[in-house]
Amino acid sequence: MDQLYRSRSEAKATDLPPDATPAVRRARPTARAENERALLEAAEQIFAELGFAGATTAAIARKAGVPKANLHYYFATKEALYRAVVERVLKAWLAAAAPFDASDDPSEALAAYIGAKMDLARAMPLASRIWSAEIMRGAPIVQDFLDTTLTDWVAAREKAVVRWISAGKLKPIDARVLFYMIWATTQQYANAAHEMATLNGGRPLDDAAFEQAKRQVIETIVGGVTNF
Amino acid sequence: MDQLYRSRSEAKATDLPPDATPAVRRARPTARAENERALLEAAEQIFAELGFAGATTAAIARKAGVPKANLHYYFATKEALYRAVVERVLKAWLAAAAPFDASDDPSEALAAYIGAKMDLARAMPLASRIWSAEIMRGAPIVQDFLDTTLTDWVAAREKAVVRWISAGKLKPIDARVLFYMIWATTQQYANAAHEMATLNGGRPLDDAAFEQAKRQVIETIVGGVTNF
DNA sequence: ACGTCATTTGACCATTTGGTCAAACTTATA
DNA sequence: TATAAGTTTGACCAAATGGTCAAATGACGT
Repeated sequence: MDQLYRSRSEAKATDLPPDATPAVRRARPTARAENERALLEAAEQIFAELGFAGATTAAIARKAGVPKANLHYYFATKEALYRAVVERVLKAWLAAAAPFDASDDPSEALAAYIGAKMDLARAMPLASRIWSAEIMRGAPIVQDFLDTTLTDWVAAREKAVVRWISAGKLKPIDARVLFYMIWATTQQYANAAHEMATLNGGRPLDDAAFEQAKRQVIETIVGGVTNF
Repeated sequence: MDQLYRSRSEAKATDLPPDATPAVRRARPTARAENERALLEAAEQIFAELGFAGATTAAIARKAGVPKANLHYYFATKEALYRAVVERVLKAWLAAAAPFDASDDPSEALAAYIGAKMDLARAMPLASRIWSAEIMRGAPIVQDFLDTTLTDWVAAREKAVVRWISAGKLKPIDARVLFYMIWATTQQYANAAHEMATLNGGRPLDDAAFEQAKRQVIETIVGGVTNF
């Protein structure tokens, strides 16, 4: 799972040591691990809030509690740091995609998938927002992922959809239209959380409201493609 | 229609002359009108591509074909220019919301509304993307619109939805969940156009594919909330 | 022709930003 | 304890950026 895709630009220089660490040089793993964690966490917040261009390495370093020069010790460039953040999101995205294959019944599979994506948006709103922003910008960093892993993922699931339709278990629908609807609808609960809060009297959706939304989204989409 | 909302921060200084122009000072309206148009168009492109922070006034001026100092003659600050762009989007958004009231039949109303929003995303992808980005950032510029016009719009339509549900014309669903689904799904065709193109063999959706998507989105959502 | 007002533009500036560097410091091992 | 490797950090820098300004130019009514 550590070779999701290979970025088109420079082979990432921020990788951990090439392979299994020689067991000898494992000296003081604390500093590196902890600093990278803090920096990635801070970066996620700042990037989500201000976007790639709006984020400054100084702000990220400050939020992480380290001097800016230290940030550049661990991540050579702002783009490398951004790339690292996006790669974490990528893993979460793929993990949340797995439930699609949980069942061969379309209602179950779709419900599981939509539910997982809703939960992802709820649990990792910052990461989700960064992902959307990246896609919206034309995927400057994850283009290669779109070309390979995502294309394959969609192609494979498209077959399942076609099979379901042939078997009369699903209304005829273009698989991609269905996926786009699912992606958009679930992402919305991360992307538009602020708008939702405003329309909710200024308060963010509480767990009950979110769970109800999840149910209704599932019912509507699943019902929309299965009720004959 | 020229008083959509009033921004919270500084009363916009980029307004056209306060009222009906005194008819005398209407001298040479050409330069101002044409320059503002070119600047707004260029700004829309750059803002959509790079976001607010990533956009530079130099790049916008260059694309508009005027010196940077001239840009600042017409729009005092980058934010004022951005605000002007966002206000244009706002009008388009509201115009596309009108079809919701075209019918008192939920299937018809929703189909008209979704269709209009899909068309908007297709016809003005840049503007649509800017709108999404603005919402995603927490609506720094249009917060006041969310608080007033949008809140009212939703409240009013929420009543229609409740009425439809009471009349047994609609499955029970939270009106806002429905709106969020519609907004997200339709926006997707502007926001994720690049992703869609990638999954479409690198070619953007052609008109036929888009029209099919529109039909299927309408069928799925409308079917999802009306089929019993 | 003249005065007035809108417009244009090159030159300029203070600030911010991503990134560098070298010196200091820490830790673990030989 | 000497040495090497990893880590920390303040100082620094070149480039980019939003914005300013004053002088020049153009247009128009009188």
